Amino acid sequence: MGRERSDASRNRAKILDAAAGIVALHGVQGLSMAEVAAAAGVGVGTLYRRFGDRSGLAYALIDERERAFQSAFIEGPPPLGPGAEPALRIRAFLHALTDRTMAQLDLLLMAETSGTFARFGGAYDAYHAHLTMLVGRLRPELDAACVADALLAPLAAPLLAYRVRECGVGIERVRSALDALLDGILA
Amino acid sequence: MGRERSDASRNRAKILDAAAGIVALHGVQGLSMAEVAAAAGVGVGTLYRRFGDRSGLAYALIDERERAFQSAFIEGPPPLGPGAEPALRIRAFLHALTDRTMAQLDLLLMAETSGTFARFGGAYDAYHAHLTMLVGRLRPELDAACVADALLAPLAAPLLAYRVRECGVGIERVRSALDALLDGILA
DNA sequence: CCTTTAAGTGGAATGCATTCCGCTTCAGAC
DNA sequence: GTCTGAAGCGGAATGCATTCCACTTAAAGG
Repeated sequence: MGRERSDASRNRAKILDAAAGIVALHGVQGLSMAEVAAAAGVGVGTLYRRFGDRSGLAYALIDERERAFQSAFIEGPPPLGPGAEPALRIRAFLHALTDRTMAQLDLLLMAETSGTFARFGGAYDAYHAHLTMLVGRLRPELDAACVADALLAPLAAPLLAYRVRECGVGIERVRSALDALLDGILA
Repeated sequence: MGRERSDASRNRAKILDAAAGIVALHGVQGLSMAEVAAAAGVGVGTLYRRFGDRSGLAYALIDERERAFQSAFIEGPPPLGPGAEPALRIRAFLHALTDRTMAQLDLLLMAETSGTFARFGGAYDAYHAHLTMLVGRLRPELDAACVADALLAPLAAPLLAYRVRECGVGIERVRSALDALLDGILA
């Protein structure tokens, strides 16, 4: 686990820049590995060495965009950050996560289209750990880790994309339903 | 929407048989479109005409296997079928769905590996409609459709696969967490 | 029986993610 | 400065899902 070589991190930056540019220009659909490699001026092999696969690249792009969100609930001001009651923080966190999921919907969909389960690395684990902590503090008798999964699951990108885009369900309805579940748990 | 031609339905059967045989022999990973076509003695084009894509084929295989389950909650004996209290039926349904999801986990994972949202056709809609009906009957003041989505989401194949296979979480813990959520809703 | 035609068919062609491997470059040791 | 080996690199090769389209065939009407 040594440090990353200088040319390697330079390439990582070039690739992420190129990918972000392509997404801005052609949307997520235009993001083919060959095209990103060409735009970044590297070989496709380099892309795979850095990011593992297409979905890894998508996650890297998402991560870049949501550093702010991640620190908001870890160390930001209440009600998202520390200082508020757990029940309040849970609700604020799930609402905020709903918004960022909708904001990154296309990238998230691309990321989840992958045979591997790598999708649950990185960001998901961070959200899960955070929610587990809050639930455990509020209701110590529950299996906080599993309850956290169950509360996070309704915000999965494919489900939201289907309901909101295909069925025309408003995101506020999704939020309300989650709130109804929370009312039962947080009581 | 006329009737299906006789050669077409014969081929559908040949393909499903061949696919089931390959799954039994080499597992879901060995299920490539070319291989299925060869084993069934048809061209790949036929496969696509019948099932749309790889994930459509997976759903067709799943459907074949769970006709029994589908009729059990629609017309079978209580507590799964009609006759029991909605609260009881909801719990029984979600428990049964948990079991069948675990039983079909590999096929479901294969089915959900697809860029399209076709995954939510067929079986998912049937489960969703059923649960929506039960929730609406029990708690008319709630947005039953959205609550149903939220209760179904924790049973998504990728999440269960990750927790159970990668993290070693027992399925009974998943069930208990869902029950905890239900306690809040069904009360 | 013919005719007609829409549905169905096979398999070559395409496009894209992913893998492979011989070559190059970095960076620490001497 | 140079040696060395591990890390990184490029891009051709591979494998597989999916598309395309010229060719068959079921089956309904006359």
